[in-house]
Amino acid sequence: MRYSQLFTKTIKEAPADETAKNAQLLIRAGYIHKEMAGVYSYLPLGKIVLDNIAQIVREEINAIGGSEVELSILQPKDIWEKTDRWDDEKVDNWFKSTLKNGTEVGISLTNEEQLANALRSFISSYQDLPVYIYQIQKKFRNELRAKSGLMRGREFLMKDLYSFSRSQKEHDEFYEKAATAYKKIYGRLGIGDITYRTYASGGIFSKYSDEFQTLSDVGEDTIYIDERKKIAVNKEVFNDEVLRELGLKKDELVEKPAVEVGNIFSLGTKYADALDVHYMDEKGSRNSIIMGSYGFGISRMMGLLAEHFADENGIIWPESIAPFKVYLAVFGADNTVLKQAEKLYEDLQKSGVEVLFDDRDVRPGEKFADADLIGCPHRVVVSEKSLKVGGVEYKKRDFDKSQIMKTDELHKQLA
RNA sequence: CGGGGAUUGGCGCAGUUGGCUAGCGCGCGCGCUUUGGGAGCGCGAGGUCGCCGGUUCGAGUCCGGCAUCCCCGACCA
Repeated sequence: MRYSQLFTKTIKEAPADETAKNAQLLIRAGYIHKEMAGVYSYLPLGKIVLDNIAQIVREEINAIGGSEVELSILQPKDIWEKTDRWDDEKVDNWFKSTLKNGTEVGISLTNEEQLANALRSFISSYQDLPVYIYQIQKKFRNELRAKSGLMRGREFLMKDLYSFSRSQKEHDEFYEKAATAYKKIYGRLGIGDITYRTYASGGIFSKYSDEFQTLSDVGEDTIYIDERKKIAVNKEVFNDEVLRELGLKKDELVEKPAVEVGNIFSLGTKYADALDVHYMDEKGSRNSIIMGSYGFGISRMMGLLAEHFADENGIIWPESIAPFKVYLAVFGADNTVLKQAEKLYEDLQKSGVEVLFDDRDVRPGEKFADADLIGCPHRVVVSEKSLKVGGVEYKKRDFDKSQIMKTDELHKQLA
């Protein structure tokens, strides 16, 4: 993409109404636009990053048998009444609206009811199960207090997966598979080393749920980590009895702030039973369906990554999710130089390298500053100076020094 | 929802005990000079000072109410 075609513009000073680093960086670099507290629009660069994160999640969930769907955002009230989650006393962060004819509808904040209910049309036999259904879609939650930029919004992008199993054993096996898939995702996003599977409060059907917590100073959660075992316990369930049960020793644990970047739950038969969805087994008797839900905040992850992968000059995206692999700048308005840059831009694209080509007629300093702020992992400069010494100038975003390369060498470097 | 802070051109800010035509920096447009880490000079465009009401000869400034934003706390099935 050509920089000159970008809809956005970088700004030097962070807006005064944001104090969260992730929001400041993403707004300054032109990734997002704030609409109101806790609600952001994604601009061209931001949309690409969001899609890149979603794609990694999609690939790993598909790999464990997930089927992607897109559920409606408007939801009927009656299914929520069946599970007793419609009342504002029970769930206080609903957005609700009313149709012209007076019918109340809910605006999607999660989808257990909806999906379990839809299952009735398609699941009747043990031969139809298990199924693993997920979507990557906006969620709306009427948070009392949105905060920390993308970390806690009222509208956010989430991957939500729901498993429907025939037995506890079948459920448990998938649950572990999902946990493994999550680990792979964090690895691909570059935060595998600071993300911990964490015991958290479970609910009715299991003592614990599993959260994935990434260490971060902006985290809302406090976790206790056992570095040797690579697991952690959320403060909300932290006590002597729990530690004994989990075989953890208090003096081996380290307390750290963390961000919840995933949460997997066993839901037992509560939802399917409440919505009266069952399956027939081999012997012809009706059985309950066991559910699990597996959340992953895509937009929150974008905020976390921007916050984590950054220095004083801007963002440093991991290659796996960067909007473009390369920031290519051309200096000066000399025709020969411009032609060389254009050619390099085309050649790189032909070989499948995503390039943001800064074709603006602005001074070098501004291009350097924008390159750092936007944070593509590789920077290439074509200039009279570089051509004179035989090539182009290459620098990794997180390196101090650049080097001169011939273009074929550069192609190899970026391959 | 409790507490604290804020709201003045697109962005960041100043504006004294109420007083002339509301300023500055960035950004934007034009011109000239520049051209390797957000250039310099000049000219210029752009603001019903968050909204409603009140006090006053006169309100960005004082008073009341409301809205919005940020932070702390509570909340986060």
